[in-house]
Amino acid sequence: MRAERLKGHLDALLLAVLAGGPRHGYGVIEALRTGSGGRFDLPKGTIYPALHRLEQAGLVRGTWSDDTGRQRRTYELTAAGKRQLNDERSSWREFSTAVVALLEGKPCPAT
Amino acid sequence: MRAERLKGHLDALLLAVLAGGPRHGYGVIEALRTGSGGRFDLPKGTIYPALHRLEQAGLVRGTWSDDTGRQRRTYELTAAGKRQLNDERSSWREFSTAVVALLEGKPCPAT
DNA sequence: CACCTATGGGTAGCATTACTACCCTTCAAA
DNA sequence: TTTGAAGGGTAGTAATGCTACCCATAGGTG
Repeated sequence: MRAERLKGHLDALLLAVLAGGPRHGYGVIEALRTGSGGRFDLPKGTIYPALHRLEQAGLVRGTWSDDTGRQRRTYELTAAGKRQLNDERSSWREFSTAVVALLEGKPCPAT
Repeated sequence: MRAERLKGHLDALLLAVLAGGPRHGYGVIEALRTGSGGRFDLPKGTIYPALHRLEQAGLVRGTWSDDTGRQRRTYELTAAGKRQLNDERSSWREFSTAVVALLEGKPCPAT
């Protein structure tokens, strides 16, 4: 999977994953991998800054938990994040429709 | 249409448009607009550098024409460009499949 | 004539964003 | 004791689309 394709879509995927319940960073990476059929195997250097961005934007809330004596940060969707996820879904559909029309549609001959 | 979504997919769209026959830059912009149902209305500052990239990569061949006394540059797919377009199409399908699985699929609950 | 608009090509610099390559800790198993 | 996985993090880089400009020609319209 060429990486650049992900640009601009990662936030939507993170929100979608967190819609399944709170997770910490490693869990998010795992959910992306399994949920995509192994197609997205993203490095931590991609996920953590992205989660921080989403938190900064108020779409996600992160809380430190210390259940096993180990510091781990758990992220969950905020109300704004859920709304954003809906927007992202319809935005994806529109984008996808346009791309498919151009990629798979019959060629429009030049004048 | 949020712009960042386009990142990493523009080259594929350009190749797809040029598969309909040679065009100059303005024609490419127009074809992207009409072919996408008005969803992609991309500025020249996006298209021209991208076409130059594709030319540099040997996927597209540009030739100056002077039919109406006006200098215009016409681009057409090379053989490598046609091959690349096929790759881009299957790559898009794979990417799209993965995104849809995550965005629309049933949430995978955290452990 | 002067001005505006569309067509047509181009570039410099900016902002965003994902990635590589690192640093750190804790814990279990070999 | 050492190795590996789990877990969190950052600095710097590369790619790339966009904004804001530059240029020219042509055809209308005030």
